[in-house]
Amino acid sequence: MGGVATEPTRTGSRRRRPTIVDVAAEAGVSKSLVSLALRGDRGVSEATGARILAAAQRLGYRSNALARGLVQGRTAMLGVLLTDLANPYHTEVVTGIEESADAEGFTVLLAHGRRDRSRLTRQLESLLQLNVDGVVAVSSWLEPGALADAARRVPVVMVGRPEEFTPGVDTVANDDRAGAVEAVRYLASLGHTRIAHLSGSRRPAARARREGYRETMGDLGLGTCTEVFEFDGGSAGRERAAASVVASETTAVFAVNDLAALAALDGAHAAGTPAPEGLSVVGYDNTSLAETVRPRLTSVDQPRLVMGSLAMGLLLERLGGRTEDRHEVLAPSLVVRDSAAPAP
Amino acid sequence: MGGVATEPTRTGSRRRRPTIVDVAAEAGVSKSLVSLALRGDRGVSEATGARILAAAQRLGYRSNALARGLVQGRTAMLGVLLTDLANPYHTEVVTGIEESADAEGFTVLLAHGRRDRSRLTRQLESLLQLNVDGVVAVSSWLEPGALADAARRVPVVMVGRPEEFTPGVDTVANDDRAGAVEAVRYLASLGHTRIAHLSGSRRPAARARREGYRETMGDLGLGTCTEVFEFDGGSAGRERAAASVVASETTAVFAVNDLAALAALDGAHAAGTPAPEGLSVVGYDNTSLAETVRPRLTSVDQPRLVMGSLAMGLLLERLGGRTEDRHEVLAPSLVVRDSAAPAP
DNA sequence: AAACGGAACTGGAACGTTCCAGATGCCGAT
DNA sequence: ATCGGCATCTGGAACGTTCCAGTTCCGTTT
Repeated sequence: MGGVATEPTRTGSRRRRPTIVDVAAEAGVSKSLVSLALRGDRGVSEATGARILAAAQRLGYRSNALARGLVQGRTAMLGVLLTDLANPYHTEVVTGIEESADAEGFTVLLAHGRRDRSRLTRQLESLLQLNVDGVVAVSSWLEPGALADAARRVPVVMVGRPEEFTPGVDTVANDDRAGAVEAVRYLASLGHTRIAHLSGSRRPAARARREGYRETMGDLGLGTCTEVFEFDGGSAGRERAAASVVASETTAVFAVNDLAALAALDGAHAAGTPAPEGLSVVGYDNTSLAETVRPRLTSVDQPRLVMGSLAMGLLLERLGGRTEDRHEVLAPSLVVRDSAAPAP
Repeated sequence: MGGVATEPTRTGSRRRRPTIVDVAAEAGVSKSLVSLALRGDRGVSEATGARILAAAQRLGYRSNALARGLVQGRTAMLGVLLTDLANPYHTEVVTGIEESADAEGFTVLLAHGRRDRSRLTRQLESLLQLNVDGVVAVSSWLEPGALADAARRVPVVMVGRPEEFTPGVDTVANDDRAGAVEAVRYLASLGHTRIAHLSGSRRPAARARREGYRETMGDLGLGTCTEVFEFDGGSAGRERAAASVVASETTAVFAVNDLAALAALDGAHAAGTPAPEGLSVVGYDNTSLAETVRPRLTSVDQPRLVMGSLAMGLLLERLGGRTEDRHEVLAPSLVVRDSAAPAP
């Protein structure tokens, strides 16, 4: 009956997308009723509902999320912003967020900053223009101004440890200091005293780990053995610093992350004193690297899936009306593998 | 002047989002002119343009992509569908797509299937409901029906080698057979004759690599040494198969991908005959694993960034009106590192 | 017979843009 | 004075939904 329905399907060229009005005409009812039927409202009689569904099927009708979002003022979409797709730590947090979002009926839109701060900001802007109902930033990198601005419009949760808190933005982070304490105490328990720290960047997370290291060395009466090897820049700086560690009289090293730990493993191997006997190494983040590398890396694990779903939970609370800021800190845990051995 | 502007900013609670009409009132012009001014139309006098921009700034105006998309019928958004965020091969292709999309002024929306075929289909559906202008599937996994349906509405490009081609869907893939040929010839050039193949899955890509292996062994007169070790399931199967390879009299192995190659490296190490002297290994995909692992893995590289931008190019051609299907195949190249040595 | 109530359905107004067909005002040419 | 043409600006109609306030119909109660 409907004009559109009988139009032949031309493969290769694209037809006009059928609307709710087309379906209404095809089923011989009003557009309002089609809307109700497709959303499963029970004010629609069974027979009519079936007829409408069949008509929609026949026309290949697909609802238009733009129109719906426009009229409803909400979109059931969540924006997730991440710095770097190549970082398994980030992607695993994202997976945690997605699982919870799915369960709550939200569609997740991922936006990727590709390690570029201004691009990250632009992506955030795109998400806001799309009227997402909330934003989770898996990145402590965002321009605080942009973040504060976003928080004025929709709930925003950051996963990570920012330079400083932005009013209106909840955060979820792991306790970097506690993780460092655990790593150092573990090495000490193996009999090591000359425990060095391999550290990069002055970002808050790295700073907290370094402080945890320093503090624990002091607490253990190893204050005089405290030795921090700093690096900056990319892999070159990391490798140079790792080489210095190996050349020193250190027997164990706590690295700021798994990549730095890997550099230490390689350095020790190259020097003919391979880990774990030649050098005990502990990393941080427990990325997939830790399982991959030989010897498998002992590393401090952040509960990423939990962090993701916690972020989602905070967001829902905000949508529910909470206005005071919350900053959740989760306890990390050491995953022991093969990269550390008792001191000689 | 405008009512909305003088309303106090209540931190913690969210204000109504200002619209183009609010800006128009604030600047004392019509909404049409605001629209023109914000889009940089030059039919707007400089003075008025500046006034409008200032008013928009003052109100914190942000355009509504839903409304724009609805009226324009196009959204300048591209949907990118990927199977698995944890797969560095996929994420690097995505990065290639994003770079080209950026350059063309498209916003990329990433949707993540999390290794679940039906979720992947739902994500595709969400993207279509959002009226994206095109879809790139970085996954050869999608239900062909859903894909064909999508292609009827918008241009669709798949990166990967599907079971079979879907009409209306362009594809970009690497030449798996050629990659296998190169890997085997390289091992043969090192003097190896007993070259085994470690293979998993019956997916098209794996099949093509296996065929390339078989064929080349024949061409080199090594047909009698042809030996394929199959595995299936997860890492357990892979490791068992790798152990068989190591236990055999093989001196070299071409693995179907880097993970399988890693299993071979580990197996050789465990057997006291570490690579490369104890066993020469070549992988496929040149993932970040290849650089990470010791010895660093020689592996066949797919030009991922190029594949991404090629996919974007095909999409633009479709948008430009092309209707016949295209299937691009790119040449892979061997990246030589340290995991293969001359035959004993 | 009238009144009521509920189930099933409808028409029009929103939502915030862009697009289109004008309207307005000004300047120089006739 | 009138006209044409240009630059600048405006009002209303779309876009495809949902929402709201009704309307219709029918069976049941008074």
